[in-house]
Amino acid sequence: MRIGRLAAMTGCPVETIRYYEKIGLLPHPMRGANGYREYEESQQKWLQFILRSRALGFTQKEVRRLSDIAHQSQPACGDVRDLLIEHIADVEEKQVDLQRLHQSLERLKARCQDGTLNDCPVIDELMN
Amino acid sequence: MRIGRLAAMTGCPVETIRYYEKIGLLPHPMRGANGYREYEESQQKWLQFILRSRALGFTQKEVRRLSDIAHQSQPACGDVRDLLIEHIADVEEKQVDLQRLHQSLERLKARCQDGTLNDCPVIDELMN
DNA sequence: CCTAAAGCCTGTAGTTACTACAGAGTCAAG
DNA sequence: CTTGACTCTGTAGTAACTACAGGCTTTAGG
Repeated sequence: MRIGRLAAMTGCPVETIRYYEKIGLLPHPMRGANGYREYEESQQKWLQFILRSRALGFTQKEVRRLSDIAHQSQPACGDVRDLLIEHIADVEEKQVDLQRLHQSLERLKARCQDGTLNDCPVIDELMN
Repeated sequence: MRIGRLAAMTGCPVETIRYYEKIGLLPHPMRGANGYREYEESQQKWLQFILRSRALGFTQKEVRRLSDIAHQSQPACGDVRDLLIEHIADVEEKQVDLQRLHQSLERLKARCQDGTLNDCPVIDELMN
């Protein structure tokens, strides 16, 4: 399977696949006589693993850790669980941040009334 | 006031102040005979405006727009309100995304039980 | 069989919003 | 008068890609 087909099957852009290879997230595939990358099914799974992990918000560093664990002969499930719990905590923190942000923005918007005031209270508040 | 003092007063790193100047978010300050930047109070307010807007999650582009509006002779409050509403929608979208993410992660974690399973269900799910 | 389009290659630069130097000049205190 | 803190410019690094440029190879149509 060549890179374009892999891209189509996974929904991952060609450039990103090459990028993952370059930074060592994805193993180097075989090369045909023409120099083209040739992928097997195992590498498609590997890529899918990366994509799903990324979709869950894991950073590249975390994906690397996850990937290392996943490709050991005896995957350490406890480690995965630790990473997962850590990551959930991160997400929860972000949720709290966004919550606070949302409140501030709403509070600010409320001061605007219908946007027809002469003096802009939003700018006022940001400035002073 | 020199850059270090401004940095201390606003809590913004020196490098970031210079950076904001370089990209045109902050106006060029006067320069002393030694070439050092000399800030006045109005520029401190300007910087604070930027910092507060950033803290509210506005991008540089949005801050630029906000800033343009804020420094007009007749600030267009309606425009600010529009930007605000747009931004609130963005934040809400992110909140929904995070919510979904959190659910997925929790669901995944639940499959782990106490992390003592032999076969890691998390890796399994990410891979297949 | 030939050609044109599509696909692939490498390598580099751009994106966002900063942060971190390197190397050099300047200023204040002891 | 020297040492340490401050400032200057300019460049490079960060995350996580995306977008070319310039040049091969393959494939489908006529």
